[in-house]
Amino acid sequence: MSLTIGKLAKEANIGVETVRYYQRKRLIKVPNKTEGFRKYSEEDLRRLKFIKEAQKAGFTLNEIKELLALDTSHDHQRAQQLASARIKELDTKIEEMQQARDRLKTLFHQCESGGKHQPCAIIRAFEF
Amino acid sequence: MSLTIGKLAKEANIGVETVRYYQRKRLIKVPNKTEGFRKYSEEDLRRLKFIKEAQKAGFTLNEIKELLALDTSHDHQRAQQLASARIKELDTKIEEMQQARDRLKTLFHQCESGGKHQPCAIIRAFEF
DNA sequence: ATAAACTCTGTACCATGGTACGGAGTCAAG
DNA sequence: CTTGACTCCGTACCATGGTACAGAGTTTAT
Repeated sequence: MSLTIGKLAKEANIGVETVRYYQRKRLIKVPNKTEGFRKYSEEDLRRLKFIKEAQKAGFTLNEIKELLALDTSHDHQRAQQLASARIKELDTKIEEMQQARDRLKTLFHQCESGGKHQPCAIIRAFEF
Repeated sequence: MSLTIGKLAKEANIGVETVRYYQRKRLIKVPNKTEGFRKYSEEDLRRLKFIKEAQKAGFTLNEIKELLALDTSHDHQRAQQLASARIKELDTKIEEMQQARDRLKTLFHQCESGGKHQPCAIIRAFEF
């Protein structure tokens, strides 16, 4: 099965321009066109899906590029390094965001219950 | 007490250039200089700290600008709107990141226990 | 065989959140 | 009263992750 770039993009749920952007960034290869339009394979689609998944895990495109390169080299160590660095960063970010959320939630309720003409708790709160 | 931009930046733990950037973005005002260098107040410092705190809560600079404007207008409703939108976004992001982290952790251990010459679990995992 | 729809290529532009730099002016310590 | 550190101002540049668009070629449906 082979796809045009438009079909590929649609399957991957991204824009055509994004596919091209990834090509420019060398995250995916540009198939050589024999005639007419370039043909894309299932493999290309898998790569795009990989990229999306890895992005969800918070990897940057450059990290993802590296992960994709590791794919052939079987360099577990490097993959582990990247993964554990990411885990640490995620843990930190998650905690920060949880704190922020909890704080905002508290403020939200304070603001709700406060009278209309008092200073807003949400705003005041950041001014410690 | 009055500060030069350098002292102000240092107190706020940001760069001088960042202060100027916020001025350009109209998040903080540029004090009019009577003579020599511009003088910054505690109030300016509080604003910078506010910005940092609000950033931690995931607000963008534009949202923060709006929050700062609300400071004078006492518009609780709008502040609440912004806050609850942020809370929702944070909840979503947190969940995504938690999933990503848990997934990575699992993969990490799989990769660790797998033999050196098997395909790397971390990489394979994104290729469902 | 013609028109709509899509592709190719290059280049430009966007938002976000800064960072850097040059050439002037100013301030403070020795 | 000089020298070093800092400020001012404008402008340019950076990374990240895209998005847009023009002008050509190709494909496909009618």
